[in-house]
Amino acid sequence: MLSKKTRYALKALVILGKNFGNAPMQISRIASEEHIPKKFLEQILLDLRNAGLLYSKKGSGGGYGLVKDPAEIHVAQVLRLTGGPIALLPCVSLNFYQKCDECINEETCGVRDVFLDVRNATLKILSETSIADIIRRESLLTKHIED
Amino acid sequence: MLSKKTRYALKALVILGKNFGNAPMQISRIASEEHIPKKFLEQILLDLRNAGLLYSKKGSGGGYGLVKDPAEIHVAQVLRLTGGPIALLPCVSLNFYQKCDECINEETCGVRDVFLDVRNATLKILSETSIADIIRRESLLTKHIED
DNA sequence: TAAAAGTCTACTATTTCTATATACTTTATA
DNA sequence: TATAAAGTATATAGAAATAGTAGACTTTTA
Repeated sequence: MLSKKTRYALKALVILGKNFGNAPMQISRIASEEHIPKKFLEQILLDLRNAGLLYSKKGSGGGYGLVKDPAEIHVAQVLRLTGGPIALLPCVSLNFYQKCDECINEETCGVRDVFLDVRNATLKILSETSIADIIRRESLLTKHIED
Repeated sequence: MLSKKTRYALKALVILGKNFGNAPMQISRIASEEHIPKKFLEQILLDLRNAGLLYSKKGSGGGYGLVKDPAEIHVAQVLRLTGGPIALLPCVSLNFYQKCDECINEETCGVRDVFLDVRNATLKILSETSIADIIRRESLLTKHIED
């Protein structure tokens, strides 16, 4: 399961993606629009900024904005930045690899082999899907419901 | 990430799958062969038994065995039994569904829509893969290394 | 210079996970 | 029939991760 941190990060990036090109948006506005605890969101946005995904502007009229086009930010990247491993087993994680301490021989582990396939399938989707794609999906879903 | 409980359950089912058709196998043997804490494994096997996956035999010469052919036990089923949700978001989980409390409109949530795709891809693999498949993969991997 | 807004660090509470402990029941067999 | 082997059941403890809060500080604009 994704952590709240990761979920909040994605939500924030989506709303910032919709705002891309405009003046920066305040934490408090994002927090209230997306129902995210403000102090928690502060930390998350700071992380995303330090990772180079967001720029920030202090003082009156300040806030946060995307550095890059939403089409160039992928979900897989966000998961990694917010500490959410994509793999379901530590031994098949590319970025958070850890040996399973109970495992006798990783090379021949059938369980691992299955979850390698799962990771590859997941990673394919998440690395091909951008914040812009999420925004596009939202508008498609909204239209569908209006029909 | 899968819990240790789920990982241990899969490991135990694989070793019991290899033993299918023979006399039941003792917890202590499974524990020592797979490097799983014995008392923890007891609980897990009991769960799997209560779920109808295993039979048990008490007393001397007793132990655990698979009720069904390993080809009829699928990884997805094991994950569910051991409390491991397959979905990465509670709102896209079939068996552990929970509303995301920060979410405004689930129907039009783009993040959810992406993770629905991920869940479907994952579920496809895990519901098509059986314990027998895992055993088959292990022998293929072992052969490969011997070459 | 005051208010708005982000920065930074520390702390706490809660929950979940992992593992262990203890007492009990059933079964085989010497 | 006594004993040892083996599973059953429940409770509890310890550890780690997660989620959220607090407070003091800095920068910027008007």
